[in-house]
Amino acid sequence: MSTLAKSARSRATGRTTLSDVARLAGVSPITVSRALRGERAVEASLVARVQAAAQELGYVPDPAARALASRHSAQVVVLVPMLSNALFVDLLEAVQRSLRPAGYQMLMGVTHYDAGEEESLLRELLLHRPAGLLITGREQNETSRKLIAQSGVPCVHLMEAVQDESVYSVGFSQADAGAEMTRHLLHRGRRHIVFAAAQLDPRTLQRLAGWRRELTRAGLYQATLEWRNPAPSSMALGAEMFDAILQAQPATDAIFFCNDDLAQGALLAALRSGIKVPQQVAIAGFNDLTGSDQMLPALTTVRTPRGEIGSAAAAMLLALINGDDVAVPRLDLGYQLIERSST
Amino acid sequence: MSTLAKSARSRATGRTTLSDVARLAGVSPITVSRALRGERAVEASLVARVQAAAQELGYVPDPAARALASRHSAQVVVLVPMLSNALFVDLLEAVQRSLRPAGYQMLMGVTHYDAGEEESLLRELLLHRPAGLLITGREQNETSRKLIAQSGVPCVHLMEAVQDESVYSVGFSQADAGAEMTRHLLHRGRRHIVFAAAQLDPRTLQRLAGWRRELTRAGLYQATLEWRNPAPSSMALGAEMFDAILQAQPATDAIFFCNDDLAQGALLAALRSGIKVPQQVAIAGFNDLTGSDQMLPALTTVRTPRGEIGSAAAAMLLALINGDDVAVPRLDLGYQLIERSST
DNA sequence: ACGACTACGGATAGCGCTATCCTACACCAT
DNA sequence: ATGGTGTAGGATAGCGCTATCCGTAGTCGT
Repeated sequence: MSTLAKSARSRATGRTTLSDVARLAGVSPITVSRALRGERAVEASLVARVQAAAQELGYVPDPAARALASRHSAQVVVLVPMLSNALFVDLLEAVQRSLRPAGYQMLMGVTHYDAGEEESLLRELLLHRPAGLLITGREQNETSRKLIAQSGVPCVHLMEAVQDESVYSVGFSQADAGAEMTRHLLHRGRRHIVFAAAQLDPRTLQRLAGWRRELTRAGLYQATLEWRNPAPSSMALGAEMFDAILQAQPATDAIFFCNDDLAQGALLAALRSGIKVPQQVAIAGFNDLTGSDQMLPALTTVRTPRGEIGSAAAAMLLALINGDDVAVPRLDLGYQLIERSST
Repeated sequence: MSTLAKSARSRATGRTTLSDVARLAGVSPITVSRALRGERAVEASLVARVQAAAQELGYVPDPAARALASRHSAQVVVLVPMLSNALFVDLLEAVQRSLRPAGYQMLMGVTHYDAGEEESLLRELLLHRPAGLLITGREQNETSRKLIAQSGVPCVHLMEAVQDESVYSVGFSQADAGAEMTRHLLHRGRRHIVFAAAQLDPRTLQRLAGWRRELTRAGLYQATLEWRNPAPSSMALGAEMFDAILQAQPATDAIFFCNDDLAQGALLAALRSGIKVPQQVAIAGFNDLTGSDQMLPALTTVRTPRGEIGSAAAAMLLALINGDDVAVPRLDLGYQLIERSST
């Protein structure tokens, strides 16, 4: 096919191609490609001419062709456990906000806290030859880990400070945060501190471990203080657990809920049944979700820097993609105890 | 390059290609392509042989190559205004759940209620040659509309029953829903009914229009009853607006908030200042978000079928993509008044 | 002065698929 | 027989880019 015919074709499909730009700029297509990507050295005057031509024609590269030729797309796979938890939505928002200006799209996958589903999502999404992987939590099975390793795609884990030094991660110590809240409750003179958990994902269990560590140290730990419920956390469940706990163990003087939505539900349940918080029982939550400061009484909680974690993880991933050195594979962004009136 | 060398190549890159399958099945690559896609007629015995070969080699087609050759990817662009509103997250979840089993990925874009940002997202995401478009709301400018039309990509609008018959939509009448809640408040004997709105997106304004229609009909409308705040809605803002409204207009006996998070914040503000709900002032919300049934008193609201809307819109889009006839371009899924104790 | 090296533009050959055209053959009606 | 029609497999030619190799000039060290 002649060059002229080719040009007609690309005009017909409504898409401007590299060759169109090349023709207008009077250079070869490969030079346009290099000039536009900043790849290799191209003489400054040529770069300017190419850019002008691209501008004039409104040229935008085709992602599919790019992905096929270069074996890498401009998409980043982001895996989260669940969308009904505001925590992960905040994370997504932050990630999205960092990735887009850098020219990357987000390919979202929801694992529903299920290792099998995570594996099938990975299998499916890795086909898109993503530039990078952002994964919340590490509940994967061995196969998932292998899939990631074999793919060679850079990967950053979120929300945990992963011990393994060969893994990039941005987060904080869930266990330390759980311990700190527990110390706070002990400081307030509480002696019968229940830990109420739902969902039971690894991060929740780490918080629980932190709580147990502190209670054990204080000589106050008993197995009966652990209330675990595998159901997804929600305000309704929090209310239910609150009632159940107080009925079963009336001596309880503090409940540390593994998530704010549970704690918010508990505060409302307390209001309904006229139980004084914090006088009779202190209530604490985790994550400082929207509305926790509005509750009556306002909820004591741990603020987790999820926005910052999302941004930092995206930045770290972009660095890995660009082949830049990432000095610290594990970034600990800490957390903050927010003391409000519920304790 | 010889066929043999080619095979070695594809084995080297770790990716099984069509040709590998074709070789094993003893047919040409194009036959494999057709057999696997169910495109055109391929003899049953060949299909079986091809499928067996594909299975054995673990062949999965490359989306980038497919998109490049066929000019259509298996991605669906989904545009939502904002992630901090649980409404849209529920929508995303439902859409995702319908799209994935059909083999489509979601490409999410967040417009932040901004027509300009919507336009730039469309421009960017349409480059991926999506199979379809799902768009929440219709705040786009003329350019966006043209981009969609010119792209030729099937498009379904969500959350509104769009009047325009040339546009596919799944939703309900926001105005009718606003009117129904207003009638409910009138029935309850309320005479000074404030409408408190935030964000002021088109759907909020339609609810407001419904409220105004009913109040006007009842001869109770006054401009001072409209409280508009362009800030994003949140529990904190709801509390703030509640206090401001009651201070400015102490005779207010009902407030219809345009969203549940505002109403939840108002209920908590009422608790804090000891204002009796619904005795002194009734409070109503919209959307029936999580926790509204947990509030004290439980919140009267309008349940919007966002899950169903997401699923139905995805189904409609898939039909459009497949070229099936879509009998009704506008699907009205209705809404449900949920009467609880706050009114 | 000479090879070695770097800088930079271009030609070539795919990336892994599918659209399109072509051909072979069976089957039917006239 | 003749031709028309339908069915099904294959060859060919890209989709719109980039990786890779090549070649020409200019630059540098010894």
